[in-house]
Amino acid sequence: MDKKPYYITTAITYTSGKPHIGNTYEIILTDAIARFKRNQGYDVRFQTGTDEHGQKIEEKAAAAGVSPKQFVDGVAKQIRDIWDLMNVSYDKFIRTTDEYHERQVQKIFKKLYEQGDIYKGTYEGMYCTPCESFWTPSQLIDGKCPDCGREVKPAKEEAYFFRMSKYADRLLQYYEEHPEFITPVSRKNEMVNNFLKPGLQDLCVSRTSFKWGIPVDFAPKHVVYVWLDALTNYITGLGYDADGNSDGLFKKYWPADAHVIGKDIIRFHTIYWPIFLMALGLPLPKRVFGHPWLLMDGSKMSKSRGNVIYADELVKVFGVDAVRYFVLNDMPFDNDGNITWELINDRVNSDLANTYGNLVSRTAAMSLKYFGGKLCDAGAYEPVDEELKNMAAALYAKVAAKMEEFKVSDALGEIFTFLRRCNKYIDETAPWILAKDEAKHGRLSTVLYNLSESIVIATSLLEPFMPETAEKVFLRFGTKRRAYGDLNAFGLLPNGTAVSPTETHLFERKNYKDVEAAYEALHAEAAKAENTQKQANAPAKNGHAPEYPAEISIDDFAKVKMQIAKIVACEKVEKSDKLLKSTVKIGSETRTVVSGIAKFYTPEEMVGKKVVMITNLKPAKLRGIVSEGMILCAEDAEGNLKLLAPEGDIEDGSGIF
RNA sequence: CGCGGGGUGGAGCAGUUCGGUAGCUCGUCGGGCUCAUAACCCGAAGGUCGCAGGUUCGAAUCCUGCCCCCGCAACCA
Repeated sequence: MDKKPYYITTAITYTSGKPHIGNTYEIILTDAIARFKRNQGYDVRFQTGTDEHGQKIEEKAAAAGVSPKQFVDGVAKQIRDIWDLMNVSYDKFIRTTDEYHERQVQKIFKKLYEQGDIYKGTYEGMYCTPCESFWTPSQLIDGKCPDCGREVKPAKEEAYFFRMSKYADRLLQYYEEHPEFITPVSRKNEMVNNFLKPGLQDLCVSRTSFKWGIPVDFAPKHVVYVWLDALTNYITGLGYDADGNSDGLFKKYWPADAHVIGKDIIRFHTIYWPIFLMALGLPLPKRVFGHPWLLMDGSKMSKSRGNVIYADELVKVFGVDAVRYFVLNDMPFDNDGNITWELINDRVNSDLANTYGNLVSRTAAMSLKYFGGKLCDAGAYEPVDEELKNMAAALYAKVAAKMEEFKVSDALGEIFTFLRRCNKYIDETAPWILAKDEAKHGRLSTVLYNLSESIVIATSLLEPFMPETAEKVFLRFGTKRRAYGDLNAFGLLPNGTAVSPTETHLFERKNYKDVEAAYEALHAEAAKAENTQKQANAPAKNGHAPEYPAEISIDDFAKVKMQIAKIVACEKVEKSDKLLKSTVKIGSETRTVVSGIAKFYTPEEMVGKKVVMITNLKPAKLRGIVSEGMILCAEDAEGNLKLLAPEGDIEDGSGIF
């Protein structure tokens, strides 16, 4: 009998830096689903990889003083190492810098161009020759370049566009015919109302402003838009060929059964990607699941906030399966989840150590103590067994139903409800009392058999979530994972199966104080490593501390013109939460300055203050207002700002040296 | 009025589609048990479901207005 194919992917990870636990969640989630499907008998192909092109990477590489390729090679390895550490069972790891992928993207681009879906258009605007920049009419200041103030002239640059609008109706129809396409459904309306209903704009699918991308082969000045490049990984990874010579893999696995992605990129996967596929004449993926985010103590993880948690740090403290379990269990289906070291510790202690680990421990210990580890269903049944057996036999169906909807956390909940029932069964049957009465040994044996069988069933279902732990349990109970087709039967563990002794616990209970100490040590270590590394590569980047050249000459300093300015009027900039617009007097001159200090000063406080200002800074437009200078502030580590002011009273317009 | 998500016992969440005794896990307190990882089992306390109106026999759930938090966007010269 042929196995049914099942193709599942994660989004490919952008190689701009080391992924944190929030990024890692996606791959663990997808891995759990993929493993579950394999256990259900599907012929699963699980693809993940890295998205390695784009301007941001070009810039990061330049800042690090390496070539873009060297840069992405490093990060891609780092990402893959973390995936491997988390025990991810991907079948294919694709990189958008893979030669096959790049060639196919070029072919696809050409094909779409030749059939008229992509057309050459022009990007029109006002061009400032010295600055080499395009500006829209609304960006201009008095009709001149906002950067340098010089004359601009109308100019146009060629660019390639994709005719999105052509496919909008077909896409809407697909949504209607496939209500499960966008999961959770709550996100569908957002797409329809925000993008499809107002009318799709043609998408600019080439760039000339940077080089690090896949060149358009018939127009080498252009680089393929990163999303067109990235999205196609799902088919190039299967050996899709735009000329029709696709690999057997492609024929077998496309269309994908599921794309698991972050909720922020749903738009690309449910609008652009299906439309690209329609243009290529290919079937659309069956489901796009936009998962929520993992928040660090209620707020988004970010380096500058310093609240980032990495998977490898967590693994050092809790172990791989505990981390997998936590993220899978504590992530709601369509709301953001919360992670803190303390939450993980509580979860691991109560669910994994107490409920599951301890159940395994006490069951194995009694089997060894009373029967030398030999399991045997002696047939001494009592009514109390029924509930346990029925629950065990019904468990698979419940879990499978939840998994079908990707409600992984609910699936785990079902299993743990059953494990708690098992602990209760021990209290109900009180094996230690049965052990005292020679006549009750048949019953005792049956009770321990029932418990062991229950553990094997539950563990078989836990295997996709915690593969290493499951393996340990099977080993201890002298068996292997139960085939999912057999999970609705109770009592398949053969009599005579031997439980083996062990010194170690499945999961150790931990004191939060120890956890705290452990991660503080990790952070200290990481900070140290980062510092020494920074000193090693001279032009250090990264980090949020401002970067300064090692030293400058007095001439450099002389280029900066600073003066005392008096604030004569100040108001909040509309529709902005950070900006204040001040009118300042510098001697006889009056200027307008926009500053990002609204969080720290009210307009009333500002008026009358004398401050330090850079007066020869190139004007810039902020929120539509021209700012002619910069008011200096001091900033502490938390980002709080204080204005710089002269120590005593001094005439505005005074120079600063 | 830029877009979106959220506010439910001490903590983390479910319940809101299609109104009908407010639920789960953890924590706390009391009890039980001793096979087991200070574990496990039983019980209890603790919530006017952000606020104010409205619809209804009845609202966490529907309607209106408001407050607060968080993302995104914008933006930090």
